[in-house]
Amino acid sequence: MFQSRTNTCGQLRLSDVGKTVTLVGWMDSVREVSANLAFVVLRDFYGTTQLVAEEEEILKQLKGITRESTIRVTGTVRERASKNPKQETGDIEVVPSEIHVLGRCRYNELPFQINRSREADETVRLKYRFLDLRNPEVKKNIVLRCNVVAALRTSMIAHGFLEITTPILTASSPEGARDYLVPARNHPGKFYALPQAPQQFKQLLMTAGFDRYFQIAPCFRDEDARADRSPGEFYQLDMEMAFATKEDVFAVCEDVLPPIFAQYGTYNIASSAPFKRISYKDAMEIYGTDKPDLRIDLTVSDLTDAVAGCGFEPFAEGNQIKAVVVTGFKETRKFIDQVCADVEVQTGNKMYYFRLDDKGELVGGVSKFLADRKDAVISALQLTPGSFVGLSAGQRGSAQKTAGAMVKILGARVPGHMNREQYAFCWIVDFPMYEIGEESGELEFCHNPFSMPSGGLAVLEAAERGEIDPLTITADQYDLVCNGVELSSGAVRNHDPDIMIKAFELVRLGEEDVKAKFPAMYNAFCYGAPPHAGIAPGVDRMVMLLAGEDSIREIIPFPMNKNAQDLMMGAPGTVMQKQLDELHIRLNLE
RNA sequence: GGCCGAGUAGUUCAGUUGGUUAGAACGCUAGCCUGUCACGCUAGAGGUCGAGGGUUCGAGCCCCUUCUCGGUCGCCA
Repeated sequence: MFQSRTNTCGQLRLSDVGKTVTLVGWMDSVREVSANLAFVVLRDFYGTTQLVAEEEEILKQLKGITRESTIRVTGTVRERASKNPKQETGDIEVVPSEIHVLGRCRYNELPFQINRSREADETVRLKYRFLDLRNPEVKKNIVLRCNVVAALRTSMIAHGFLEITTPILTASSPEGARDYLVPARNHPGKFYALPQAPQQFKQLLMTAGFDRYFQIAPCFRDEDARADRSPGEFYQLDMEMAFATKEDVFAVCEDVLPPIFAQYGTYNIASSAPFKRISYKDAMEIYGTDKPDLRIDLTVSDLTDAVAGCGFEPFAEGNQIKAVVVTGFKETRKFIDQVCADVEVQTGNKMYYFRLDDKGELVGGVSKFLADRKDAVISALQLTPGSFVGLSAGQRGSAQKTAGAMVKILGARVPGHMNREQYAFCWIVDFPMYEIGEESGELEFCHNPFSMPSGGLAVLEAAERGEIDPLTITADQYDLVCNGVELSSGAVRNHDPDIMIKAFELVRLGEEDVKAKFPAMYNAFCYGAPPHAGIAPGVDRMVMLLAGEDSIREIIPFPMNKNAQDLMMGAPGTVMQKQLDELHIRLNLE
């Protein structure tokens, strides 16, 4: 029979001395100081407590217990002869009179040492995630995640939002990411899909008259992973507000997020309302990215005109030249080469550079090509001696993107250009509604077709009449960015069937396409829909930022690997033929 | 799918120009040690150098193929 504990392993203090207690937990480590003195660290969720073994019988019993076994110990609390200020329970120790093994660890050697699991190979960590998570350092990120989710939920409810769950088994959506499909047993040849986001459901909730909705929503997308992007599934703080504008959504986010970031984050400073707003166009021009890290003081300048005709082949006509100036630059050639190499890996584009040395001479890198236009370059960049200039060349977008990578890398590595210890939020606004598709060469939706075009029907009609370029139309859509991480996309939704049809007509689609692609939403909007707007910050990304982790896997309890496999559970796995037969599925394997 | 990086003891890593029996630390096993807390000391066990092929008198190291993992680009309304 399991006998309950009287205390946890993080609880006992000097005031408990003399008490008889029962503790349970994992046998963390054993220090045999002599033949008749040994110390054992007992660990549970709450902390650690030192056991001291002096009696021959207890010592003998301890020898037979493998580390990481769970045990129950009954004994007396005693003041330590030598205290450990680094341990919360370091003033006391427990002298056991009785030890029971509750769950024996059957292995002398573990796949990794628990307290050093973070150093182990990730494949092994994921396979033995239940051991990995025993490490308090690993566990604390999961606890943080729970606290953050609880705080978000509490705050959203306090702001008048209702948490409403939406279906996990739903219909495949024709746009966006690849769906995870689930075969429908009772409907041969038909499939459910796991939702990529509760997008349509939340808009239908608005149409149904729920005023403020939120959900900690699981989202499923069958796309490849990144360090900051879990494959398969992730969670969003999904929210939507009826009769609301962009300003209402911004106000909620600016009210809900900073206090939680400041309280639970690695840094206790977060931007206060209102967050800086940057248009998409400006962000690309000034920061070389649509997710700028505002903690970095470097920006991108244009050098196209100043270097025109300089003779350096990559700077030839037709290419845009972007420059990132770093003042007070004292780094070595080796440092510069490393930055160039990393920028190249990250962007697939070359990075060039030169310096204006302390004497005011152009030196290094591509400087010899610029010697004859030194003054023009210095004036274009307002260069001061002791500056480094990173350069990118190419089509506008590619040159911007490469410069953006330079800003990020140089800002992080050159001292004095990044005020690290804070959470710097900003809104990226005015995203283009349309773009010219790279493959089709024709006008396409830039992001999603649910967003309201700024200016509404009138603007779309003007574009239709050829009075304005459709590429200049912006959507009432916004991204929330924090420290260079895209936390979220949101928009004022297009709730008007006429505007929806017109928006589709500009990309050579029409009413039938709207109806076919979004039947429920289109139908619902024909019955009187409220103007509404929303956003969905990524929970995993937020927790990652707050924990200061570089890998998303560190803040997910049971993460999949890069190839969307759960090594612990063996997913995905094969199934029995009977199961396939029931689902009317015949495999067609190479 | 492309590119970059990695794969050597249970774990983290070193391994020089291709040259004797592949090393270290931690862990594990045994012994010693009466106040440790990253305990200390001594000894020991532990290796298909991811796999396959090639070059060579000789390959952990060079070449080819392949597998796995990570990062990145594509992709992610």
